[in-house]
Amino acid sequence: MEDKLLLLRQHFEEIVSLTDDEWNFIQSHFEFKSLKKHQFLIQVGQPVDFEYWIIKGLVKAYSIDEKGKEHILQFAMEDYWVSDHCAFQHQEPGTIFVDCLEDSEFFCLSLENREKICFEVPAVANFFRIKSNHGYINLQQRILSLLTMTAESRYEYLLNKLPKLIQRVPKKLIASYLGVSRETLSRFNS
Amino acid sequence: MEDKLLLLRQHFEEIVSLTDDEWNFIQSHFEFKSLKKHQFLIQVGQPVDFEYWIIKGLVKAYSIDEKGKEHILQFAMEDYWVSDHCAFQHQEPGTIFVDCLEDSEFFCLSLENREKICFEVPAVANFFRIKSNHGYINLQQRILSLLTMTAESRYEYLLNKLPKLIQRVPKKLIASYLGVSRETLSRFNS
DNA sequence: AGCTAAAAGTGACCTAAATCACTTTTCAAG
DNA sequence: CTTGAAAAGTGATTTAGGTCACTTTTAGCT
Repeated sequence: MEDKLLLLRQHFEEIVSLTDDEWNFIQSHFEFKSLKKHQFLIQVGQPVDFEYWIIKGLVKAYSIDEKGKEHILQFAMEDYWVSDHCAFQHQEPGTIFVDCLEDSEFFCLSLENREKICFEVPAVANFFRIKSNHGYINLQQRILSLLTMTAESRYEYLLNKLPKLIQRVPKKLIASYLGVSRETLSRFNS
Repeated sequence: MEDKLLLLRQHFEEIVSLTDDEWNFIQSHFEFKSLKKHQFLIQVGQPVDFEYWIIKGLVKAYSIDEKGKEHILQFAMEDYWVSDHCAFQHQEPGTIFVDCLEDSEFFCLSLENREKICFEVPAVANFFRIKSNHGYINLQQRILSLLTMTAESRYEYLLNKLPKLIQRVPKKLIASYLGVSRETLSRFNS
């Protein structure tokens, strides 16, 4: 477990510096969790008690529409944060599903603990501020890609941006992430 | 100007509490700017020196594709923040345009000043952290709406969510925001 | 190795929305 | 009040991508 916590510390210290005391205080606010492939981290209608930092593994966050079709909001792997941020923030029942595409391990942070360490250790507030800002920028780019690009060029773009991801994820899920049918995606590329 | 700064202080204090000393320090890091309708706040290729908090007015943030078509990333009005966050964060030339749909006034915050007040006054770090998190959640919902909803239901959704905005903005810009052609939008609703 | 199920590919057909061309309406500026 | 430009509406046509149905390939699992 020490080695895993060290990874998390390194993740924080890529953005902000921490003293050992600060780190000891911070790490005591995380819980460990481990799930097998196909198990759920978050489910629609269930409480969303945590934000999760992924130690290892791969998950998909998605919603299911009236027709039962799955729409992928996010893939998240090692070193990523994932949650149903909306439900988590407002402490409401989950609005999306998050499940494991591979066996995965997480450090879990509750809302109460997050606010506690943010107001106790300013560096943590700055860490999440900067992280959140990066996330915002990424989502803006995804929106622009949905507005401006054809399905095919969104696929090419993703192939360039996250080649590793594509190898770990079935193409039908990539299709769903891109907002395109599996059949159409299969006719691209070549 | 005092009254305008008071509005900004209220905007901060909706999220975090500030002492008068803290506020005086914070406010000294903002600049005032005023633009007429049709003037640019940010242009592609130009430096993006600031993030802007809108005192009054309305702007659109958009990119232009190879065919000269405009794609609207965001509308922003009173009490909103706007910038080319990506270019601003990395201090690179602008990647989008932002221009005024109405005469507008702004408080401008440079990257250097933002980081200064964030690391000097922890409440500010928490303010931006929480704001940024809200922004992230909004963008996630917009992505989900682009993935799961038809153009028509996105329009209805927007009509409900921001009825005020629709009255201030030509429908062809709403169409561009929704990722639909102006002609198609015109055939909805009725 | 053999078997099942999921994933991927492919053809035929369909449809939502884009595009193009033109008309009508609205609005701001002299 | 008039006028020119921008915005909005509308019909005809095209097209990107969806859907359906089926086959082939790949990957887990006893």
